[in-house]
Amino acid sequence: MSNPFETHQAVPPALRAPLQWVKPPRQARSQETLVRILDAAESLVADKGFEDASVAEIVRRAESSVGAFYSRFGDKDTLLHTLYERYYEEATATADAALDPQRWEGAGTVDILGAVIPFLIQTFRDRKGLVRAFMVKGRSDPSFGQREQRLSRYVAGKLSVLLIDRREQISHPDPVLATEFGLHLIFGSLERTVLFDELAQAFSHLSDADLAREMMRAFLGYLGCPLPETTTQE
Amino acid sequence: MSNPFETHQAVPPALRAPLQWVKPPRQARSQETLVRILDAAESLVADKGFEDASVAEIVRRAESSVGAFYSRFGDKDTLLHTLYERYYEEATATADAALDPQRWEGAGTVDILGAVIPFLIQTFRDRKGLVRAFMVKGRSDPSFGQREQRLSRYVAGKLSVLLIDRREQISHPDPVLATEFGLHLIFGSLERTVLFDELAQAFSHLSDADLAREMMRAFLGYLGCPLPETTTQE
DNA sequence: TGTACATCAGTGAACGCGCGTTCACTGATGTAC
DNA sequence: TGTACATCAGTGAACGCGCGTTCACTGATGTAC
Repeated sequence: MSNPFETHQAVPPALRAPLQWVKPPRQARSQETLVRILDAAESLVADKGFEDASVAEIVRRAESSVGAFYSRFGDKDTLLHTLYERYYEEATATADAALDPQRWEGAGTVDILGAVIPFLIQTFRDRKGLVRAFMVKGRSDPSFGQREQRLSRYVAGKLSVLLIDRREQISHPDPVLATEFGLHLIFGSLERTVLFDELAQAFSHLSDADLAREMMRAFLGYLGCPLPETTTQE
Repeated sequence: MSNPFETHQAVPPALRAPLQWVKPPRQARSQETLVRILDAAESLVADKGFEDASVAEIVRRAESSVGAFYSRFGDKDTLLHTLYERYYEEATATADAALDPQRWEGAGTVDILGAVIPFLIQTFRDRKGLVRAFMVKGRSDPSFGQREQRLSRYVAGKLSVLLIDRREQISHPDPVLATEFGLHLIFGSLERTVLFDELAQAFSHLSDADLAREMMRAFLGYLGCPLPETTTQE
């Protein structure tokens, strides 16, 4: 235990592999700073949008400094990319678990949508500020926009698989197209309704449950599935 | 003709009313400057977005000057509001003509949508840059966002009237809600697809005609109208 | 018709604010002998 | 164990760029007498 080299030699090579754990104290401290900055940035960006969240204010909230910021991120845009990557990892992991085909064995289209659509609405609401910031940025900066589309495509892709497995319930002549386009309608609606409150006045009487019901009705109607009352198969 | 006062006195009061025509030369010249600035701004904003179109570049293209600009508009934001108002007037006039109930007497839901949806797609494509600029601004500036929603609400309102007149073709239990929410889906799709190319890769094989057909199928499917082949009533 | 004056429309250099970014410096932690 | 040195992590005042906005000024057009 006195000679670190001997200790290292005694450990099998495979267990030594992740080099970043060899010097934990330092790395951990700077890692913590990074996380603090990301957390502060995320809440500030969610509150005020990306443009209105200045670097100075972010590092103040993170109890860090501009210098520390720029030693981690080359520029301010990189911050938003990093926030997006972090969000993307969370979201895809959630989608992987929630949309695993095994999980839905024996379930019908209606069961799946009945669970997934309310969950999407809830998620968009919960992360509204952040997702809105990603979208605003994506719509003025094409390179960010492209990256940003990865997520909805990923989720839509996972969901497509489930629905295509049940294509015998779909009467639309092109089930693959119908599934993709139908999801595009749903995401468009989520963006307008939840993210940008564009129906706040017109649809103020609609609860999230009502919204989910209408989205589902639209989706099923377009696919040509029978509606809930006559479809649930359990 | 020599004494301007006598000339004025001879003209009946009603015809003298619009005071702005009493001094045409001057007014006309400054009006032309204003129009030149608006036109230059519109094309530049459509090309580069509002933020990236600097006042200096706009007045250069308009062969005017910053001073002239600020004698017309209090600040840069007022320019975008003015562009929006101009666009709004054009669009509502078009909608008034195109969606006049008399024009569609005897026509079915399918006829109306079959004409309106392709027209909306075409319009969004033609004015893509400008409309995109309005939306980007509206999504970071709430006060602009509110004004901006007026237009889609206006068009949706006009179209709703036509569809509600044909409610016997709608099997959705709440035809008013269905009409509004269905149009919301259509506009969401137009924004995503046409304005922001968010399906450029995924749906690149879809022509505008295909897009229109799927939008229509979704809309009719949701309302619970019979699909085209069996519905056209002429 | 001519002269003097007033107002309108427009000009563009200069200003200044906000905010991203840099950089000379400090303190803490690790390494060599 | 102690001393000297190297590197890592962080600090924050100062810089500078871009762009919206101002303002002292010019020229053109209209009005008075």
